[in-house]
Amino acid sequence: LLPPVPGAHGAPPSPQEGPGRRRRRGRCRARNEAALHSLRKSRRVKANDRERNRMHHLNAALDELRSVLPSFPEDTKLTKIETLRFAYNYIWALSETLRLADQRLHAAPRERLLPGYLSPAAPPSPGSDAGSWRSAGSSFSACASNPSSPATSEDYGYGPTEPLFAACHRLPPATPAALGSPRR
DNA sequence: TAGGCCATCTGGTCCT
DNA sequence: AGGACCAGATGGCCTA
Repeated sequence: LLPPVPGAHGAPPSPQEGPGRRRRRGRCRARNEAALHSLRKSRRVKANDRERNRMHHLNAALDELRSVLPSFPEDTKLTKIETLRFAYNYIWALSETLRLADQRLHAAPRERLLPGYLSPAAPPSPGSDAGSWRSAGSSFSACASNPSSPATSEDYGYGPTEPLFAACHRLPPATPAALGSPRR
């Protein structure tokens, strides 16, 4: 809250003060109120400027996040909420992939390591897939949206060797709580 | 035209 | 005291 400017709301003139004094006091008050108004205004303008800047930084960070997520067709851009949810799911899928790979490595040393497993060719390219991701019920919606009932691996027919982006389907949906609850 | 997304403004609260 | 952060309000733009 803006602090009161001293003298802006002065006490009414005492009975001892003459009419001349009263006029001077009135002019003084008007000047103070004008000063208060311009002070408030300049503070507001500065605060707006900072807020705009802050949001620009936030958006820049969001763009950076978009840039490290699997790419999409040039003309499509994830919304803010989609970006957050997709990032959440993508991280989950990555760690799940690592976990599965680790499991495999320890369970069956050589022969069960599929050729090309985890190679760039293994996971379906998000870019190539992305065209269909926007369509209803597509894998994209499963990743970036917040479905009330998340799809299961069975729904999509992926086995235990599912690649990264397929794994994204099985994800527990990103919830507001998972994305961080408000301070207040 | 309704609904979604976004940028900006604004006032309140918290923190340094 | 001033800056950072936050959420609500508002208006513009776009799309189905």
